[in-house]
Amino acid sequence: MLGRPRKFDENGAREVAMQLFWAKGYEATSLSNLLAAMGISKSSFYQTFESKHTLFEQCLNQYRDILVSTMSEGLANASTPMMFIKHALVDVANDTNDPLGRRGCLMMNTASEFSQRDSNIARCVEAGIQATRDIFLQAVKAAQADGDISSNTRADILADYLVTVVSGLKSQVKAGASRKQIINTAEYSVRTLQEMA
Amino acid sequence: MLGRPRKFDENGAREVAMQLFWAKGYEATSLSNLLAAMGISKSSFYQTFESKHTLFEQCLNQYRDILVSTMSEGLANASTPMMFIKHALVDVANDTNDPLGRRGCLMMNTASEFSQRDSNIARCVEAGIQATRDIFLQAVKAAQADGDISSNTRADILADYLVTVVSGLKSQVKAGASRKQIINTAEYSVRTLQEMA
DNA sequence: GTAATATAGGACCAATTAGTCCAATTTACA
DNA sequence: TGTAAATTGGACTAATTGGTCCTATATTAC
Repeated sequence: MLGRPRKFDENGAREVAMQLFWAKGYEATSLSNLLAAMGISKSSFYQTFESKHTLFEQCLNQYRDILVSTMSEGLANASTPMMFIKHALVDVANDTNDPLGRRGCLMMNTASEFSQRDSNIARCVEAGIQATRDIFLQAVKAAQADGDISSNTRADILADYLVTVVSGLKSQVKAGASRKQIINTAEYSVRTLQEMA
Repeated sequence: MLGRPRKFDENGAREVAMQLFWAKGYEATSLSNLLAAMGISKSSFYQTFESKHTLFEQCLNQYRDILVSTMSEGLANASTPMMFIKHALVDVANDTNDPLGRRGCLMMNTASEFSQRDSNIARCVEAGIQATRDIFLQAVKAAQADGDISSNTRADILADYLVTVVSGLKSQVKAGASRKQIINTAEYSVRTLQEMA
């Protein structure tokens, strides 16, 4: 190992950047915002992260990895797969009280902001959604095996349905819905899964 | 009437601007983009519309008005309220083939882009969502009266559910979902309304 | 000590942004 | 014909953007 070692924590700095991008979006997060929040100089920034765009892609990947592992653990640790699904929907209501603001989901925000203009980003977003869909798919299949969800509807359709409802709920949070509205909608969606023949 | 009359059609120009904002978002739509698309000079622009931000608010209101009246007519002309609801969801699948791109919904896009930073815009978005929610509410109540939807769940909860599903579907379109996925999810959502006890 | 690297800071750049202002011209109506 | 208003086009601002480059300094391993 030659030369002076890096003083700041690269992953920590990336995490800070991710939080910023998440809260404000890509364009609205300026380089100066990033430098201030990350606490490094412009020189260090470009030496370490190459460009704003590159850093953003890394943040997006990191967000996806955290999301996927959080969901996987949630499923693994849940009392039942059905309870995991229920929490995945109902817990969105907590986003209404997030002290960091109503940030939605970084992947969906990104899809909205510029997945149409950047095919790299688009692929990244699609991969992320696919990953969460797969976890829901596992959960649905397990819940069907448990008899908590009817097997009359194909599991993959229900997985897409769950992805859609969650992203709808997150959208509604950003748009100003109340905590109670989110809970009601989430609980109703869960009931549909449980009670559909 | 004094002086030279306006040559371009103000409403037409606003409509063009709205389409641009819808496709690209507020920040990503530059003044030069607007001038080129609207076919007027910078001078005329500022004389007529005051500022980019003012124009955007007008576009947002116009979008809401069109959306609301389109939905109202759709409900009025539908064979049954239930069929209106079904179309409102399933027809989102057509957005996957929109030659103008996967634009989502201008109001939800705006909520995502900067309703958190601009309280004026936030109010505008909330009013728009409220208006569409009200139409769904009417439709649900009517469908409940028809017996197409069970009355065991409060109509306002179902209305919020529909708003959530539609915005989720629009999000998924922007994120790259296939036409078939959207149709499946939409049809499943409709089935839940029909078959829930 | 020296090589190698990281650091901060600042100068600098080219491009773009929204917006203002002015001058010249055009079009209407009275 | 004169007046009021709309038109274009261009000059111009002040600010910001992401990004490059250079210098000086600090920190490590060998």
